[in-house]
Amino acid sequence: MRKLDGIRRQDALTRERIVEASIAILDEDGEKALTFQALARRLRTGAGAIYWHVENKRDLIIAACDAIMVDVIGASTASQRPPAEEIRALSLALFDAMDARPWVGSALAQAPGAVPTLRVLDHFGRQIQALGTSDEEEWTVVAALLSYVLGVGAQNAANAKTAHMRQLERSAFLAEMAKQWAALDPAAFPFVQSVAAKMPVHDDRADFLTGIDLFLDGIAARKTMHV
Amino acid sequence: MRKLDGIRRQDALTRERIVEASIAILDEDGEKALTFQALARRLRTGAGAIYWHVENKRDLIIAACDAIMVDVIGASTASQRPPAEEIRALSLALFDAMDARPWVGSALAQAPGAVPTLRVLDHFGRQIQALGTSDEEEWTVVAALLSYVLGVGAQNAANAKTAHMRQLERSAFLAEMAKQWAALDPAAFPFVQSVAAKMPVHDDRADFLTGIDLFLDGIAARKTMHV
DNA sequence: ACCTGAACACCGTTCAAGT
DNA sequence: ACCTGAACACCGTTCAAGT
Repeated sequence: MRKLDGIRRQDALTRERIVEASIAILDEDGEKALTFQALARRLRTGAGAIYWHVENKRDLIIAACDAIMVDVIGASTASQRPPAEEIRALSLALFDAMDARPWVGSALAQAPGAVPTLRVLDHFGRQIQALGTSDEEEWTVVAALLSYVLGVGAQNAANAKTAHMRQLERSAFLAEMAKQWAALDPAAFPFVQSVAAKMPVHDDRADFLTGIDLFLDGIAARKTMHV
Repeated sequence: MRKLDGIRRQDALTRERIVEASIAILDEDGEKALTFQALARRLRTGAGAIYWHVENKRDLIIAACDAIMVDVIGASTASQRPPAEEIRALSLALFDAMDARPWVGSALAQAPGAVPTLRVLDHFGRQIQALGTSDEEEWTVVAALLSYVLGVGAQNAANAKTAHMRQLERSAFLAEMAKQWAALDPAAFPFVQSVAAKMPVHDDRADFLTGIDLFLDGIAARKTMHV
């Protein structure tokens, strides 16, 4: 047999293949299911082999998350829109991505300074700049927007996790939560009780977008105040 | 020796003592340090004993978090303030609590429907109602506000965790992050690069409050629009 | 250079056995 | 009723040994 330097066996382990398999596991069975054992099994290799291509589990999850962010932000950057509209569009795209894959929300929230989060930060930042925000407020406004988006994503992720743990569908989970809220002491939780009924029928996505609009309205209001 | 029915040994295990010890561990050595072994050692008991008083680790962390929330919200409720001011005051109190104890932020973010989160939700909700928000928007506005506050808390917690892992002080951590940001490809991350210099000197607390004000401005702007 | 898989140092949780 | 502590079923990570 002659030597085939530089030619790999067809199923050679690469960082991309590992990330791909990780995403598949995360999508199919959730965050808890991603273990080095499960990953090694799927890739038909030993658990230790993965460490040759990936630093550790944190690195792995960030890489998986980044692959998703590249897609989401890439798709959003393609079209030319006025900045406020682009902020809305990217926010919704992020919401949808985090809704479809709850693990993305918790990954983003757990690695604030990492590249996937920076992609989001940068894209929002450019739009806020285009909106004509003053230099001093720029950072603050972008940080607030990012916190809100990641906050919603983290909440969604935590909800999905709990629902998954109790093997409940989303609607059944919300219904159960509403029931618990309605059973609370009305003296201690008057507001929660009064909105418990609305809970199972509300539209997360619409609520999220209203939150974004609240921000944009706030920014606009500030500008007219300062002029 | 006569029987002492109903009289406990002085150091009897109780849920309160367990929660107290948990808070001490979390404050002193961070989230990772709270294990049932460490807790049992501190309480001079067996790890299994704790399960008589506490359902599981999630339950334990929520209980610890709730003890903090009762304090923070209790202190805030005491004083009578106009609603917008009260929202600012509670937000800042929450920020300070989550800043002093990063584990509170991650606990709140990880248990969305649990009692500690509901306390915050309810208090914000009452203020938003007092602000005269319409019934339809009420829930949406409160949910957005809560998401923002918890989002900031979760980010803070993640930052503290990373800093703690690398054994860095807050300022050293921010400086290192700024350096990493400055080293990014300017073509891919123009905004991040342009704000990298501001990063180490910015005031988290002030930024957070500006975010709250942005919300309040947005709510106010909405009201005048609808009238 | 890359892979194998056993070993290590942990976890949360359970449970038979004690008081 | 409450506590003990060993045992169980996992984790992420390391590393000597292979190719």
